[in-house]
Amino acid sequence: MDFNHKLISWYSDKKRELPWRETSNPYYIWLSEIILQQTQVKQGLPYYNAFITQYPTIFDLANASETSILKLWQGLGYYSRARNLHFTAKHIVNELNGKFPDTYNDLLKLKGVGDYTASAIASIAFNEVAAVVDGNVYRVLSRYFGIETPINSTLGIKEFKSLASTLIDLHQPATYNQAIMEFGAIQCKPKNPDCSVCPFQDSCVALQNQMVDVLPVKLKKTKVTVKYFNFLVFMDPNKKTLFEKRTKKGIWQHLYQFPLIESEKSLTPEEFHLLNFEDYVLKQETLDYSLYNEADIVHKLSHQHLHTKFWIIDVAELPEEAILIKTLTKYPSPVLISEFIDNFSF
DNA sequence: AAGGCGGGGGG
DNA sequence: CCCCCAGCCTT
Repeated sequence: MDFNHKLISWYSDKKRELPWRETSNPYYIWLSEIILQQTQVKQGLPYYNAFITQYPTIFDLANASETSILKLWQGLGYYSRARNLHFTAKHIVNELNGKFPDTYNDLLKLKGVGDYTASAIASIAFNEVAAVVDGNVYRVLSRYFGIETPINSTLGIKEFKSLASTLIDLHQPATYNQAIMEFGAIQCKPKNPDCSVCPFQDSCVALQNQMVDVLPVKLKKTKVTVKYFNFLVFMDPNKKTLFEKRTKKGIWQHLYQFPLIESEKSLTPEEFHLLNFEDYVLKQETLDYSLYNEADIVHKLSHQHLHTKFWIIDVAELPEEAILIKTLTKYPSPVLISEFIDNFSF
């Protein structure tokens, strides 16, 4: 029995039942693939269900506001996925007459759709022979064939895509693609896979050369930078506060937060007192403030560690754009902020 | 070619 | 503490 047949046999026996496997609607397939980019099934599943409930068709998604889509996406991370999701829904509805692109080449033109996602939608929704290469596929192929080329090098990306394209089952590309990814997720796991129950024990190069734990090879790690965030939680007598949309390029674009002052180090109350708040409130002799968290809250992103302090500031008057504190949770915000809102007793 | 972009979970 | 996850975009 060859690689394909063993793999698909394993899949028909062990696969999980997942909602996006019960449909061939390209809108649902696309939605699931965007949600699952760099995201485990367990984490993405509730978001998928929420999205198809709130936006049953691509027209519903196209007609929604970006803010409401980001709110539903809140907590999932990589928020450009949600912004591109909205952009592409509008594009398909308004420019493509609501007809979902149905080939790899046309899917690849969509914003937020790269080689992997175009291949996944083309094969799963339209049965096109297009090989997917995700983190699971890299791992399965590098181990099974004993390939030591770094998976994130230019050569490795080409090499694994090429190999995957020679392996894909020409008669059932949808099943084959999902099978190899599921196999990587459930059996050929990153850490401590149970090779004693693997159907490829007698043919896996990595297993026979005791290289399972060193494959796949991956180049370098991202260096982490440390930042110091001071969030200004204003409170006025009308139970209002300031909450702003992040418009600049970096993290959390288009999400909302309390006014932020970044500092070179963690500030003491004395140092904080010397800051200038004239951007937010009228100059006052005495500013009545307190510190929510004595020790920094350290919020860890992939390549930034955010040492954070929340400063509670009572003021007599706030600018026009202040919003009611009880409406804070209607806005999409980073987990760091939403957890503060949930925990602080306003 | 390299770096930026989240948050959760596992070992 | 580290690495990984149904990757993509920008520079």
